[in-house]
Amino acid sequence: MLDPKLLRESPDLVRAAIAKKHLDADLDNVLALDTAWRSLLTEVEQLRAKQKSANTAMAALPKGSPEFIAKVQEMKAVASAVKEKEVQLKDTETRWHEALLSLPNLPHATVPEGRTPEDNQAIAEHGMPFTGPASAVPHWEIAGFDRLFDFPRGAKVTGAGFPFFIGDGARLVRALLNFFLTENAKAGYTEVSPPIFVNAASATATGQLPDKEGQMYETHDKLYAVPTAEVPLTNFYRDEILDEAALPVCRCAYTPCFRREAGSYGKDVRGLNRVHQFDKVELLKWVHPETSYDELEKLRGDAESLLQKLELPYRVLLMCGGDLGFAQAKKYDLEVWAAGQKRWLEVSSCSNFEGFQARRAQIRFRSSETGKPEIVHTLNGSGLAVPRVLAALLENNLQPDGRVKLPAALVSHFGGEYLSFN
RNA sequence: GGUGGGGUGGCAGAGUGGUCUAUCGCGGCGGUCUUGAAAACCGCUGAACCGCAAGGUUCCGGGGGUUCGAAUCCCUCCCCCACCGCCA
Repeated sequence: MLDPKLLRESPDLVRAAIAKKHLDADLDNVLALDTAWRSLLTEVEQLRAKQKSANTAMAALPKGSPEFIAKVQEMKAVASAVKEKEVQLKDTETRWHEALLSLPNLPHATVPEGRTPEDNQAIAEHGMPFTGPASAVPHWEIAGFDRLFDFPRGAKVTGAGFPFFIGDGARLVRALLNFFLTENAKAGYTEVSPPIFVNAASATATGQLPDKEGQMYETHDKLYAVPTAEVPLTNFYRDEILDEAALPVCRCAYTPCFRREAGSYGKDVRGLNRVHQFDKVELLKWVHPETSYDELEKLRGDAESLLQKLELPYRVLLMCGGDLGFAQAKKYDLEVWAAGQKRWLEVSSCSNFEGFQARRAQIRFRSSETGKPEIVHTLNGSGLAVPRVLAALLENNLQPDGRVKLPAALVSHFGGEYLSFN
């Protein structure tokens, strides 16, 4: 959510910023509702003040006296006026709030102009050009792939996009998660194991609701299976005021992630590229607003170091305004090179949300300067998503003997140097 | 799932229809005293919104209702605790 005061005082600035994201936003509607709300609020408050002073006077009068009875009669009109205005106020407030929730976050000044993914800026590359095995094939074409990654049986048991991981496949998933969590702990992130279902209030705070409920799995009890650990992690401090001295708070969490991915199709969804349930470790920070862009660079560095230790070639994209997403102010994507598919796969997305989520979630800190609560900034990034990292490892490291040689960093976690499809 | 007890400011805990502007205490901050500290004493100490300001209004788990007036009465939902049932 945007700061209503910013919107009220600098609507043109907000309008220009939203235009950079190439999103539609009915600012005039929000502003009109804001004005109407404030005027109704004043009316209601004046009527209430009248009630309160009458109340004080009546408390001093004898209960059945003529003066008392006259006062009751007089105040009946005020009471009904209050009731009527309060309904209007509440209604206007609800519509104003909904309209505010529909406004996207504003992009940071350093976000490049652009409309489509082609306009994103590749700002760094590592390990390229990659000279992998000449025989590299897409991972789903590797001999024996189905023995370790069983999609048909997953489809039978649950549905398309819910694969089984078997033997070395399952072991490698566990090794990767263990590697990610261990490295992130070394980098200063406290490990958390959160609930993997969240309520509507939590999904609203991080921006999944309203409007994006179709992308999540919803239970009979109106709980949502988490699309990312970002949701339960961020909501940990919902409606709380933190100690300024405690900032930044850095945490990481492994969860399975559930995405309905309605509308996806084509080559994107082959093999491990895009599934409905996948494992991911998420990095999350609550920071002082003054430091949030420095923290974004550190976050990106932490995610990058994981790829470097895995010896995977990758590039860093700075997302343009049009490809930024609803809630982000600035975002970097990390993409690994998959030598078999000869394409980039996104394995991490590192974003600064500034106060957008924190304002929805009412996560604040007490400023030592003013003594007043202020909104924190939140950042998060994957560190990392398992299936696509796995896909790249399979494609890039396949040996002539049909085994996959694992990077040194994984060997102790995996318990061996090679993954075998037999 | 069943029965019972609860949800009041950072904590604790009064208040059961009208100066509630929510008591008292603890904690915290400041001051007096002190070489310094402790103790004692004094003062201050929740959040949100509207307003240029003066000031005003709201918040006693959430929502709704009754009333001239609700922390207090009614309805409903949520959550917590205890015991029982079930159970990895």
